[in-house]
Amino acid sequence: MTDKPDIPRKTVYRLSIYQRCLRRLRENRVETVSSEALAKAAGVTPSQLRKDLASFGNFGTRGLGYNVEALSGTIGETLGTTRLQPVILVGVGNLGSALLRYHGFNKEGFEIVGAFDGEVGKTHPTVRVYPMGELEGFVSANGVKLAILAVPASVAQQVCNELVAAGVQAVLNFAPVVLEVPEQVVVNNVDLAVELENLSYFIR
Amino acid sequence: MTDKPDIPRKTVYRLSIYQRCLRRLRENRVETVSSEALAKAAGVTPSQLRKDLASFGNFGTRGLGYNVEALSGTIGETLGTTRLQPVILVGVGNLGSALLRYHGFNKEGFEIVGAFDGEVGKTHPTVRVYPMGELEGFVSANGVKLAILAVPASVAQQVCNELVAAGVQAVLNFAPVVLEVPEQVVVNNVDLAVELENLSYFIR
DNA sequence: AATTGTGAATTGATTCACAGCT
DNA sequence: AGCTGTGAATCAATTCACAATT
Repeated sequence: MTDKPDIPRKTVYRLSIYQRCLRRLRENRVETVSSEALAKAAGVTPSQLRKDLASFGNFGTRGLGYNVEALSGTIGETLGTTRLQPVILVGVGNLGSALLRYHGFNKEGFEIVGAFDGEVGKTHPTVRVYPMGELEGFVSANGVKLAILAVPASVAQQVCNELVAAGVQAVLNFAPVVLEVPEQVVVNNVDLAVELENLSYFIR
Repeated sequence: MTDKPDIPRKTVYRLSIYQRCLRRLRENRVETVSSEALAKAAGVTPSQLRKDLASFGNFGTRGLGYNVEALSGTIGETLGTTRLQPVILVGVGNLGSALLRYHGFNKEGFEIVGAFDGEVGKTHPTVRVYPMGELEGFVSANGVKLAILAVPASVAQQVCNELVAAGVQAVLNFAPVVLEVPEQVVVNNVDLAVELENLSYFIR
C-alpha cells in the first residue's frame, strides 16, 4: 500500500522524470547509475536528485551509485504506478479523441477504460463512449479514481462537479478554467494558451 | 517593444491566468476589480496578486481597485501578446492534428501559420503541411519565433535541433523527453504521463 | 577513490500587516 | 472607508560542502 510520506509536489514531478530515465537505462541493460549521470539525463543538479530521493528513503551505495532496477521499483511504488491505473476521459471532442488515440499512457501504467460525452451517440474506434448519465455507475463499478477532463471551458466546472459527485479523486484538466473542487480532490491543469503566453514573454 | 523587467517565471504563468479572468470581466462590462475579487477568480491570494502586479508597475487606485481594461492592456503588453504571434507546429500525428484543429489559441493571440512533418505528402484541411526541408526558409520568411513540437520521443531531440538551427527561439514540447537546447532558447514541457503520475501519487 | 546522505547556508516565493492614497 | 503597494517576516526549495561509507 502506498503510504504517503509527504513528498513535495515538485519532487513528485521530478520522480516521474527520473523514472523515465531509469526505464531507458534499464532497456540498455545498465545496472548502476550515479546521481551525477541520472541528474544529467533528467536535466537537474546531482544535489537536487539526491535530496529528492532522500525525501523517501536511502537507496544508493556510497562510492557506487544507485541500482537502476531497484530504484525504479521503489519510485514506482512511491508514485503508485506499479499497478495499472484505470482512467476515464470526459469530453470526446478534438483534443479528447486525440488523447484516446494516443497510447503513450499505457506504457506508463495508465489505461483509459471508458470515455464520456454529453452529446449522445458519439463513438470512438477503440474506446467505448458512454452518455454522462452512466458516469457514476461506471466510476464506482470500475474503481476509477482518475479522470481526464477535455470539455469546453463553458461547461468545465459543471462537468467537474459531476465527476466529483461520482467519486473521482483526481482530475487532469485541459479546460482553460480555474476549477473549484473540494479539498480532498486534486486537480492538475494543462493549459496550452498559458504555456504559449509564457514562452511569448521569454522570447527576447 | 517588450523590455524585460525580469519577472519570475511563476509570476508570468499567473499573469496569463489573470489575463484570462480580466477578459471575462471585460466581456461582462465590469470596469473595476479589487485584488480580492480578481485573486479569487484566479485561485490565488490577494497578496500574491498584488505582489505579482507590483513586479512590473503600479496600476491600482487605492480605495478603488484596478481598471479592468487598463490592467488587461498592460499585462498583454508585458506578456507580448498584444500582436498576433505566428507559431509553427511540427509533427502532424494524432496530437499534432488535434492541436491544428483546436482554435483556442487564436483568441489568446497565437496563430498556427504552418505545419511540418517528416513524412512527405501529409495534409490538413485548414493549415498547410510542409516538408521539413522548408523549415528554415519558412521560419525566416515569416518571422516565426515559437514552435510547438509534437513528434515522437525518439526523434524529438533531433527535430528540436533543426528548429533551433532554423532560428526558433521558444519551443512548447509535447514529447516525453528532456530537450537540450542552447541557453537563449526557452523550452516549456507539457508531459501528460508525468501529470497523470503526479495525480496518481496524490490519490490517497 | 568514488559517490552517497545530509546539515548548514543560500536563494526564492509567499504571506503578513500596515502605512499611504484616493 | 476602502484598498493598494510594500517592507518585514515566514516558509519552501535549492545548492553547497563535507563527513560517512563502500
